[in-house]
Amino acid sequence: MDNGVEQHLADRKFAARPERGGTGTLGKAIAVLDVVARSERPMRFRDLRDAIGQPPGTLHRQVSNLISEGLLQINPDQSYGLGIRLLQFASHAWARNRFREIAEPHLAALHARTGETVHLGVLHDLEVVYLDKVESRQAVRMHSQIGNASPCYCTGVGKAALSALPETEADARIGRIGFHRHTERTLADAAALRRELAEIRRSGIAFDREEHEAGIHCVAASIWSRDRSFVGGISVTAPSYRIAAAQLARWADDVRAVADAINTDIEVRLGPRA
Amino acid sequence: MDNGVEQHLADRKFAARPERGGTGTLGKAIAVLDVVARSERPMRFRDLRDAIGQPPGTLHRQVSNLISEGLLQINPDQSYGLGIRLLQFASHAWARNRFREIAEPHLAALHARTGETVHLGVLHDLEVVYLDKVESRQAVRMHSQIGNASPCYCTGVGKAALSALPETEADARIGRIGFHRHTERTLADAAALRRELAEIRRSGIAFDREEHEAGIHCVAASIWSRDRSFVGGISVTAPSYRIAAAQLARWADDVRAVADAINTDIEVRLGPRA
DNA sequence: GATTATCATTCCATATAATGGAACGCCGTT
DNA sequence: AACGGCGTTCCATTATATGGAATGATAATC
Repeated sequence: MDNGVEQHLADRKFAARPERGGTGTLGKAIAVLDVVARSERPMRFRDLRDAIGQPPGTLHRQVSNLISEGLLQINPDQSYGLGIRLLQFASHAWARNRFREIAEPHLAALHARTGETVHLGVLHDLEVVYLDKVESRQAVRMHSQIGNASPCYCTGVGKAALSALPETEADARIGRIGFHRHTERTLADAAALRRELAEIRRSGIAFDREEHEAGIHCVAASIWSRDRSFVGGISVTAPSYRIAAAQLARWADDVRAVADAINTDIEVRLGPRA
Repeated sequence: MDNGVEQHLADRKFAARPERGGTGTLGKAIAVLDVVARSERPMRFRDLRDAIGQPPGTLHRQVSNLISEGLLQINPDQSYGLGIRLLQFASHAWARNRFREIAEPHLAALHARTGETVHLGVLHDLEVVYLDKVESRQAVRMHSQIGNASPCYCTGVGKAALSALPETEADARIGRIGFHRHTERTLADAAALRRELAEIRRSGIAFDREEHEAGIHCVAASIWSRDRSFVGGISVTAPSYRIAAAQLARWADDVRAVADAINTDIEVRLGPRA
């Protein structure tokens, strides 16, 4: 791999993305969806108005357009929900995602070797979105996980993904994180996260030591596309009462090896030759 | 139920929706997503340009905006795919869909009674989008079905849903269908479909007699919200080599009873009192 | 390996669509 | 019956999207 070229491509990509969030007509519309998606309680018109701060006439038209496109729906009780058209789009987004397709057999192999839950996640701005999951005992239904987003700073996949970014880009994103202490072990400030990332870059392995959810820990490694427009990770997750930290450490080499295999596959199947 | 009020509400809702498809800035952006979602082969910039017919400068900006919102992504091989932000949205859309929540236990009950695959689908313009599924042997992964869209005129759920629309609205939609003969038993013209719908309205039961896929048939019944802003259906699906048509007919009463129970639940839990 | 041709991207004056204040109508409340 | 909060519609103003043309990059051809 030519590191010079790789770095150059990465720079150009990132420069082309002015990191603006929510400008333009489309951005404002998506901001409405985002408010609905992130709200815990049902949102009525007035709630949206308060959250977004648009005048009623403007908001009404935006909502109206979203509804007529099927991206938003209004429930009989006057509260808003995300539209089923999004399900339709997501079905395609998932089924035809190249990285997921490529990773799929590798995830199965990793699960076969460890017997524990295996995740594939991708970094999206400051969050990790889970793209796939392999778990024998599907106690919880798949949908409850795939598509879910978690903070990047307290998940194994998130930290692994950050470590695959050029350092300047990682630093820029870290500067925008609003840290929140999810458990007592959460890395809750930028300095601690930067130290951890340095260690992850060195070892190629990221651990989540109950930093997101108490009682759950994992071991992860990063995957990426050559130009870093895609960075993500894979992980083996387990409850700490059943799997000791030492066992996770023993799986580290397997996780890293599988991540390397995925990276090679990405290079071969999505490279310039394809 | 007061049919006068119900009809009045329905009329007002439908009148407010001018049935325009793809106008406005948002509509044009979503049209791009739709092209990517519906295309069989990978789409590069030129392919999009051909499919959409916008000048290159305009399309470039639209695509660019979609990418910066995470709704679209460009693969390393220059082809476009739907963005993972859509997965994130869909995860919420699914988890918090009121109709799915309400239907869930009823679907489980129907599956327990029949032992066959049970679907919940909702009518979205001319297509049925599957919202949920219960199947014991999950040979095919869930994601391969949920969010998938099928034509309304050749599926049990689709025909059931159409039968729950006010007749004028159903007729309007039928007029816009582009019929395609999927199997030799597909109802491939408006007249045949209208006849079938009359029968479904009378009996409350819709059959798909291998009209969509050869070897697969199902029995369905419709569910709806009071104002008809939501119409959908539930179905029991089975391969015809294993389950005879006569057996499906015997399940018809169960399907209709469960659909009625869901409708009652919708009325109670989403009614004016909530 | 140089030259072309094709495709993608940027730019800017114009056309179009979004904006938001104000006025209206609907419902539930007092 | 009158009030008051909400959601909806309207329209002149403003901001944004548009698309033709020029530029830059990439692949194809000789």
